[in-house]
Amino acid sequence: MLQPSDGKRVRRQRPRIPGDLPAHRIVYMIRYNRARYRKGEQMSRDYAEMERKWQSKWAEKKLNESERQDGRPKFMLIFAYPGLTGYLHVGHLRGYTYADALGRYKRMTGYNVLFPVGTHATGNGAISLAAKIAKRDEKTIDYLLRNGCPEEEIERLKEPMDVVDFFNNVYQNDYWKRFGFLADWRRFTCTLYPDYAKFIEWQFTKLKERDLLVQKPYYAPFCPVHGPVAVDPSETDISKGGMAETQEYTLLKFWCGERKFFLVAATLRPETVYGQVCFWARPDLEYSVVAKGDEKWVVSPQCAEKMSLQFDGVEEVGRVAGRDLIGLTCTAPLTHREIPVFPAGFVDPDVGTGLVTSCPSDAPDDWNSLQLAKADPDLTGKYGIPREVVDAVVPISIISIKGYGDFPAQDVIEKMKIQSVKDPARFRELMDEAKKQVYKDGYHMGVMKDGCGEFSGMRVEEAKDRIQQAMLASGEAELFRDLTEEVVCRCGQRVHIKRIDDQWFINYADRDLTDATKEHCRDMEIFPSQYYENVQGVLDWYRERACVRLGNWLGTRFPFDGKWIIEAISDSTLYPLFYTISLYSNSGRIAPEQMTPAFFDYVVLEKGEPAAVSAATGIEEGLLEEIRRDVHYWYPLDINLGGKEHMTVHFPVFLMNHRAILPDAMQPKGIIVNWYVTGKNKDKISKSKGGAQPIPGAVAKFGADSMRLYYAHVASMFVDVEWDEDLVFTYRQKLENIMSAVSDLIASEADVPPSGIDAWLLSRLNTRVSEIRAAMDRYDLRQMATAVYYDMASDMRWYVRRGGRSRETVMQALRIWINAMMPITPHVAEELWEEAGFEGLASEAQFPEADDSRRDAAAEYGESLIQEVIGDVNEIRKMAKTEVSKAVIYTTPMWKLGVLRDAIAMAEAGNLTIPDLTKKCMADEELRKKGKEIPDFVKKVAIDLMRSNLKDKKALAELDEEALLRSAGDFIAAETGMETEIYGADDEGRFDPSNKARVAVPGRPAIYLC
RNA sequence: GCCGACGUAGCCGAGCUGGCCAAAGGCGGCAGACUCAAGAUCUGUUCCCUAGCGGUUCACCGGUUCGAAUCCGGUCGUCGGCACCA
Repeated sequence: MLQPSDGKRVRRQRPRIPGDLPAHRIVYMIRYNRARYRKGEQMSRDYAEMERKWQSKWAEKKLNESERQDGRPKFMLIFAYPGLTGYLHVGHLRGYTYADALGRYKRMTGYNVLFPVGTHATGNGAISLAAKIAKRDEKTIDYLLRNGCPEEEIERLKEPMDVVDFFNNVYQNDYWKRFGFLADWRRFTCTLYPDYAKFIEWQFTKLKERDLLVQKPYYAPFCPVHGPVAVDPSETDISKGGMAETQEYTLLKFWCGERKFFLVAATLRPETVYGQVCFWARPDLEYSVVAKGDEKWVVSPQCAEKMSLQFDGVEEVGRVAGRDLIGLTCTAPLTHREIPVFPAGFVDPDVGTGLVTSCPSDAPDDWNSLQLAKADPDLTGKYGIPREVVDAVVPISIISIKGYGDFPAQDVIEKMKIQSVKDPARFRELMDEAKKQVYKDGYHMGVMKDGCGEFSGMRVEEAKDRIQQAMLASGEAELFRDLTEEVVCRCGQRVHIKRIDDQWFINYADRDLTDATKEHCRDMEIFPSQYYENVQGVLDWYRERACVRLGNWLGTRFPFDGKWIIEAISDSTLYPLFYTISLYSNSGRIAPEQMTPAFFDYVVLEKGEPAAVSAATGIEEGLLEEIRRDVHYWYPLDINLGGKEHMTVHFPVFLMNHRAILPDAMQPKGIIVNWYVTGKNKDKISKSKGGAQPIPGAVAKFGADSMRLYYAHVASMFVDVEWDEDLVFTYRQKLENIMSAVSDLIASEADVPPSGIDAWLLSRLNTRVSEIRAAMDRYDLRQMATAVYYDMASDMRWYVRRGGRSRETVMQALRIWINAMMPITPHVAEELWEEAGFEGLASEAQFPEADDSRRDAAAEYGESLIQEVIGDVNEIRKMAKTEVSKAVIYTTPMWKLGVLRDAIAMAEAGNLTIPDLTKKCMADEELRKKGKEIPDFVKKVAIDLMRSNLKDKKALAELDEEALLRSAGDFIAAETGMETEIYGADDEGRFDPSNKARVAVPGRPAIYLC
C-alpha cells in the first residue's frame, strides 16, 4: 500500500475488482476507472514526486555509497567523465544511463559496486565562458538563461573556477541525480581539484621514470605579445580565426641562375612537381629577399615573417618587385626542368610563400590561370615573354585518377561549370571546392603515371611522402607550417605558427608498451566486438602525443617544468584509480600537500615502508594502510564505458597509461563503447524534435524512468539513434501501462487455485530470467529490456487472459517481474515493489535466480498448442466462405503418435532413416492396413524430426492433446466466439461430416468449422 | 584507394555459433471491443494464394550443405575513419 510521505501526496484510489469476471471485462474496468482519475490528475502517477521519494530513500540508506568489504566480490565501473563545456543535452545521458543500469544490475547479483563520477574541466572552456559572461556576451547569457541558469547565478560566475563549480553542480544534481544514478557522490572529482593535480603529477613522475616522456620540436600557434594561444572555435584567446588549422607545406626551391636566388613556392602536394610547367608571381607585389644560411630566398614579406618563427637565422636582406620576377626562368626541383615565371592575380601573399608553382594538370587554379595567361596579350606585350616560351608551356599529365581524364583540373572545372561563373566570390568558392575535390580524389585514388621517375606507378598516397622525402634529402625542399586562415590574437597581433623546441611528448609509439598493451587487450571484455579487434590496430597506430602546452589553460602544472600545463587528454588516463582515493581527500582526511609521489607509490604500487611514508607525509600509518587496501580492493577497473569518439583517443591512452604504470593485477578489464543519440539527419539535437530542451525539462516531461527505458531499449548500443520525442512518449506509455497492470494485479481480490496456467507462467518467467542473465553477461541491456518490458508483460497478460488468478502465483510472478525492472527503471520498480508489499527496497534485493525446477516444457508446449489452435480457427474462419458458429477439433489418431514415438526412439539411438522406420511400421499388422498413408506420414515425421529439436518433439509425443484441449475448451470457445467440440480422431462416435480427423497429426489438430 | 561497418517486410529494428524463420518487438495502417471522449487500453490483422499444414521472400549473382536471412566468393549500393582537434 502507498505510504503517504507528506500531505501533498496524491493518493491514487484503486478500483476494486471482483475476481469472477472474464479478463477482458477486468481490463475494461481498469481502463475505464483509470481514465476517470486521469482526467483530474493529468498523469496517472506523479513522476516527479515518485522520483524524489525514492531518490531520497536511496540516499537515506546510503545505497550509493560504496565501501570496501574484504572478501566480497566487487565491481567497479565508470563512464568516461564528460568535459565541462556547458550544458549537456538529452543525447549525452544515453551512455551514463547505461552505466548506471549495469551498476544496478551488478549490485543485484551479489557484487559490491563502485560507480564513481567526475568531470573533466582541463582546458580553456571555463576561461572562455567566464570571459564571455564578464563582457555580457548576449548569446552566452541567452544560452545560460535558456538552460535554466538563474540571472543572479550568472552574476556570480566571474572566475573560471566559478564556472567549473557551477557546472559540477549542474551535472551532479540536475542530470545524474535526477536520473536516479546510484553513484558514490562522496568520491566526485574534477580535473581541476588540487588533490587531482597531485595524482597527475605522480602519474607524470612515473611516465618519466619509464622513459616515456620525450622532448622534440613542435609547431604551435603563437602571438608575438602573448605567446602561445589556443586556436579553437570558442576563440578564448583570439579575436579571429577560431576555425583555423595548422597545415604542413612543402617549400620547393626553384633556382634562378640569372639572379642567384631561389624562388620559393609552398605546396600541399609535393607529388605534383612532375607536372610543373611554370611559376606564378604577382607583378603588383613587392617580395622579400631573405637570407637563409648561405642562400637567398624570395618570398612574400608576410611569409618572411612567418619563416623567422620557424627557421633559425632568417632575415630580410632586400626586396624585389614582383614585376621584375616575371619572365625569369628558374629550375624546378626534382625534375630540373627550366620553367618560366608568369604573372597571376590569384596569388595571395598571406598564403604560403606568396609564390606559386604551377601544375595545371591537377590544380584547378593553375589550369584556369594558364588559360587566361595564354590568352592575355600582356604576356608577350607588356611582360615581353617570347611567344615560343608561352606556347611551350603546356600541361603535363602526371596522375591517373579513376573517373578523371588526363587533366583532372580541367575535368573538374568543366564538370562544375566554373568558367561560366561571373560573380568573383562565388567563383572563388567553387574554385576552392574544386581544388578540395581534386586533391582528395587524387590523394586517395590517384596513381603516378609514367614519366614520374622512380615514382611512376606508385599510389599518390605513398608517392607524396616519398617525393617529399627525396626533395628534403636533396636540399631542394623544406617543411613549413602555416595556418589555414588568418588568426588574430585578442591583442590584435597576428598569430603565426612558431617552432617550439622543447615540447614534451608521451611516447605512445614505444614498442614494448604498445605490444604489452595489445596483449592485455586480448584478455579484456571489449564491446562491441569490432572494437575488440580494432583496438589492436589503433594501438599500433598511436604515436607520440604532445602532452603539455603553454598559455591560457587550466590544468595541472607539468612537474618537471612549471611553464607547461598538462593538456586535456594526458591528464585523463589513469583517473579511474583516483576515485579510490578521492574519498579520503574529499572528506579532508588527507590534504593535497600530503599526497606526494611517495604517498601514491605506497598506496598504489605498494612501494616503500609505511612508517617512512607516514613520517614523510604526516598521514598516519593506519590510514595509509586503509587507503592502500581500498585501492587494491577496487582496482582493477571492471568497465570503462564511453562514447565512440573515445575509440581513437581516450581509450588507447587509458589502456597504455595503465599498462605503463600499474602492475598486471591492476589492468582494466573491460571497455564498452556507446554510440550517440543524434538529431535528425545526424545533426546536433534539434529544437524542433524537442531534444534541445534542458535535461531537467525533459525529465519533468517524460519521467526519468521513461527516458532510461528509452535509452536502454531504443536500439543496440552500437548504432546511432535519432532523438524522437514521440518515441520517448511511447516508452512512457509503455511504462504507465505496465504500472497499471501491476497495480491492478495487486489490487485484484481474485484468488483461484493454481492450475496448468500457473505452471506455465512460472516456467515462462524462469526461462526469461535465465535469458536475462545470459544477456547481461554480455552487458546487453537491450535484450534485457525486451525480456522485462515486453516479453514478461505479454506473459502476464496471457496468464490473466487464460484465467490465471492464483494470488500466490501472481505475487510470486510480480516479485520476479518488478525485481527485474530495477536496473533500468528503478523508481517504477521501487514504487511497485512497495505497492506489492514486498520487504525492503527493490534496489537492495537480489536479482531473481532462474529456478530450473520451475521449467516445464510440457506446460509451455501446451500453451503454444492452444494458441496455435485458436490462431488456426480464426484463420480458417476468415477464409471460410460460409457463416460458421461451431469449431470441431480433432486430435491426432493414436497410430500417428505411435509412429512419432518410434521415430523419436530411433532418432535418440541415432539410427533414424526413412526406410528403416517404414519397415518397422509396415511390420505392424494394424498399421499395414492403412496402406499408402504410412510411407507418406513416415517421411514427413522423419524429415521434420531431423530438422527440429528432439526435446520439444519429446514433449509433444508425451502430451495428452485431447485432455489439454478439453481443459482449454471454454477458453478456446470464448476466444473464438464459437461453440467448441473436441474429439480424438479415433473416437468412433465423433461428429465429422467431412472426415477431417484423418489429417490431424501430433501437434497439429484438425479443425472443422460449420 | 586503404581500413572498418552495413544492406531484413510501409518505416525503425531483432535475428546472423546454419534447421521449430514468413522471419521477434516497436511504430504506422486496417478491422473489432470498450467508450461522451482520448496520442488511452484490449483483441485480431498487415508478402501472395488458400478451410489452415502451400508459394515466393531477408540488396543482387553464384557456391558450400540433406538444408542458408544466417557460412564462402563476386557484384552493386550506403555509412564511418584515414592521425589537425576532441
